[in-house]
Amino acid sequence: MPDGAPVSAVEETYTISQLAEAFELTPRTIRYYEDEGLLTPRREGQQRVYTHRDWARLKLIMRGKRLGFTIAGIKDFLDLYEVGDAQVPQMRFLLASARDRITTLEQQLRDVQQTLVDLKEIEGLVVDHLARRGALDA
Amino acid sequence: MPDGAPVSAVEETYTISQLAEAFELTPRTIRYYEDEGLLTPRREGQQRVYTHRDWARLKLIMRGKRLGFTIAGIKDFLDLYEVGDAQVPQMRFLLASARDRITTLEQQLRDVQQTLVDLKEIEGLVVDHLARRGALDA
DNA sequence: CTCTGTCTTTACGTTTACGTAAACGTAAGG
DNA sequence: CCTTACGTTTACGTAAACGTAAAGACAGAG
Repeated sequence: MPDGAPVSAVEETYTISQLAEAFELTPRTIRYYEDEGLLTPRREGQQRVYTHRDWARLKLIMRGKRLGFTIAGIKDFLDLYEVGDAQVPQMRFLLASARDRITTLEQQLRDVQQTLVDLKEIEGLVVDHLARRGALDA
Repeated sequence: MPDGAPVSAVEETYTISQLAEAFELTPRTIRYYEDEGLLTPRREGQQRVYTHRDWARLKLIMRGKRLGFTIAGIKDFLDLYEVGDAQVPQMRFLLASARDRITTLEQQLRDVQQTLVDLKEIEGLVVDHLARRGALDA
């Protein structure tokens, strides 16, 4: 179960169901991500062959999903990681996208922190309330 | 534009379109939230009358949406804020819900922070790249 | 060769979170 | 009284993100 870079010289590959199991997705979902342009596995015959690069992309996809991004939003986001071979106008665009995304993430950071404060206060209240009734066991 | 507690003794109220404009939603959306049990305005004739309590709930709803929660998830979340009049079994349940939510929020916090690190690094790379080409203006 | 397992494509179904249109009630203004 | 503005309900429409058959390709085991 590789989580980082590949170890051997022979490029390690995965089938669709291996990826599916590793990320707790269905093959259907992974094909859907391909339809939406998030993944572009090469083919061997008609079968899809995934590499560690797809593995890394899927990790980013899952993170994006946990953050509530849409699939289209995640696609734009993935493009930011592929900035190496871009021309200047494209780079300007990517820069603007990255900065927009940073702005919303900073808002989201504040939201998460405030919600955590709220919930922990509520947790304290409830624990306290249950304690006063001697009902804090189990 | 009240943002905190009401000032006068006479309970300040709002129409549906006032709320809609304040939160940049449509009346349709606000009625939908009512259908889903997130809001329960009182009626005057057949018209809905909203108070500062609904205002506060809407603020929580919007925050939940920015965090990518589903409407059902936000409903459960709102219930946590109404913990005052609960019985012991219900309290146990709410406590468990709160703790679950805290767990996922802490994951989300890590995700946001990591993504911000990534994006700021990308931003740096792009800025650098544009600078080397003397293409950093405008 | 047949069976089994895993892959493939095609395509219709489903849920969520609203949008949109139709048709009507009601109070205020001219 | 008529219009305008804002509210109401009912109900069908829609985009996103998959789920779920259906039907076939293909490799290896027996």
